[in-house]
Amino acid sequence: MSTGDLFAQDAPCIEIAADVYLLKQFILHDASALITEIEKVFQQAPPRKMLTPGGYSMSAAISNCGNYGWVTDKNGYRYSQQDPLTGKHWPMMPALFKRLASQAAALAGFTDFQPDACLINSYEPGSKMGLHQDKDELDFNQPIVSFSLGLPVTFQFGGKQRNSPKQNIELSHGDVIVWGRQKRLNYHGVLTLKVGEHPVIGARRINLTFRRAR
DNA sequence: TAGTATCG
DNA sequence: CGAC
Ligand SMILES: [Fe+2]
Repeated sequence: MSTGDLFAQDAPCIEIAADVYLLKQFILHDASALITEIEKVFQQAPPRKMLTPGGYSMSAAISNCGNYGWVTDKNGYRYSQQDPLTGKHWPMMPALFKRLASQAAALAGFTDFQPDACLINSYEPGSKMGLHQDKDELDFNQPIVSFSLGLPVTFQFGGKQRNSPKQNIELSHGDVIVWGRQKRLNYHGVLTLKVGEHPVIGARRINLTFRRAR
């Protein structure tokens, strides 16, 4: 190996705001392995568009792995151990996911992060995710760790209220963003995914969100 | 309200 | 488009 090679453990962890950390290309070298694992999860728990409590369809297609999966339907948002489509448990969280998510959290100063939930959001051009808070978990001392794969997107990170000022952050294939502590409940979302073709995963973006649900 | 309609 |  040459010293010029960039490995995940060498990726810089930039604090883009208090308690918000960007690890540019942190998972770049693991992207192909991650995608292989994602496709295996999809075979057991195919991505599907879920309904919001208001009855509208989300534009991102959802799957999950781990002990708990985030779901939404007419009854609300919650974590469930079962896939509502099959009634079976969500697929196991791959060890690679846990290891990389915990490593990223540690670089952001969150020691011993052990995610029990991995939400997999699949976006196609035209898909978006409106501003929302991640607040269905029990322990808000635990951070949120988000992996980006595929097409780039503008991530918006706002404040405690929906109308608070927002920061725009471009997230690309291989990037990781981590937030917590005073920002744990801040609003965030992504703008509409633009048309494009990614050489590794085609015309889509896949986001992995790691959380400690319980 | 993890969406949508509407405005600029 | 993106803000509201
Ligand atoms: Fe979120």
